[in-house]
Amino acid sequence: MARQSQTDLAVLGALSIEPMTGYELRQAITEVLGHFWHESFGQIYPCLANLQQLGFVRSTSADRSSTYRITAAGRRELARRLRDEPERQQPRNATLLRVFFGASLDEDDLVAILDRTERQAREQLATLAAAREQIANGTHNAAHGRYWLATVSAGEHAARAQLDWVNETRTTLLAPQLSSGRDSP
Amino acid sequence: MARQSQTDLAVLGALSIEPMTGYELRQAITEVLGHFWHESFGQIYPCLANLQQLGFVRSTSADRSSTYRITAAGRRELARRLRDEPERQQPRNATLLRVFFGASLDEDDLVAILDRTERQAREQLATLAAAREQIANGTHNAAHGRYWLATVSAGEHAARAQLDWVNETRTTLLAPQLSSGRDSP
DNA sequence: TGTCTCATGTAATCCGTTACATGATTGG
DNA sequence: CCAATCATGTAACGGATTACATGAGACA
Repeated sequence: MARQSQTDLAVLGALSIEPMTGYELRQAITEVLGHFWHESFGQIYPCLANLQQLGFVRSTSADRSSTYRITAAGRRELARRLRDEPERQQPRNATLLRVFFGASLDEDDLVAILDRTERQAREQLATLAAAREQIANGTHNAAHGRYWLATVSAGEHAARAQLDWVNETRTTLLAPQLSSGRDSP
Repeated sequence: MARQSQTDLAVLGALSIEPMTGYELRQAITEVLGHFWHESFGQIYPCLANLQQLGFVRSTSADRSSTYRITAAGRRELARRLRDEPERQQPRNATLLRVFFGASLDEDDLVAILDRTERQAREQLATLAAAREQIANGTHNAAHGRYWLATVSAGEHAARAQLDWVNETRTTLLAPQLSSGRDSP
């Protein structure tokens, strides 16, 4: 049973908000959905061609660029696809894989892994704070802002959970560090 | 630049704890790493053949099954691979994708998405509680248990963050439900 | 003039799952 | 005897990334 791609869903959804070219579509997905979704050109262009053939989008060409807009059938399809339950993707957390085999690591390396995780979570929180602000000042907000903010909030909850975990894990896994001599009286 | 597969890492790591057949390897990864990792047979057998050719594992055959054990070179390779930073995988959260386009959904469908998320998080917490107990009673614990528990804890933090998010999102996104008549005095 | 961004697309390749094929052993 | 589990592997397929090819316009 072929696992259906969710690319169509992302593309139809984006076009349901605003008509775009393939290039702008990629940009929009990267910038706006970036904290929880990703598409590459190699997916987007074939997907657009396919959706057009199915009658879910229509394109109008202006000087060497094609703008795609969603059709009525496309909106119906979008609603249908949004409703059905995605099969859950197999988890693959490379960081936890490393922690799991921590007995084969020096403590330095474990420290590096935890520091890295903390840094990434903090960066994520900064990105999401910026996203919040953009949504507050943006244009599509009447209808969409509340939903977009909900996704931002999900990211924030996850990032804070990571920070909590890092702090907890530093105390449970790292032996209390002896001071290196310099800073104790 | 080919993104290197982390399958080798998972396989070498598992074999560093205990020699196993390919079949047992799959089982161990599913049962023990299941909450943050996954491998299928289609990956494991070719991977084992490859690791053997590189001299990182050795196999001994007994009646129609081959037991693989890690070599000294394999342990060095494992330590090396554990150290280098994994490039972070592109996020793809199908649930958030649906929430993001929530304006195209009926409230019922949104409720279903949130309920589903809550249920999955609770199931995850139950699974992890069982894992905790298994680790407490297991055999490999002197050296490994603390690390394994750290990965379990990461899962718990993440699952609780999801529950928090669901609760928050129910109040921010769902209009206050009028009582259906039955339960108000 | 050269570099950056806009813009479109294809081909090669990799990663991973699923399905298929095979067969022994165990337990009801 | 039949079903389930143990056990090994391969082939087909699908999904996604990366690299490649191309070219116009902006701007420094």
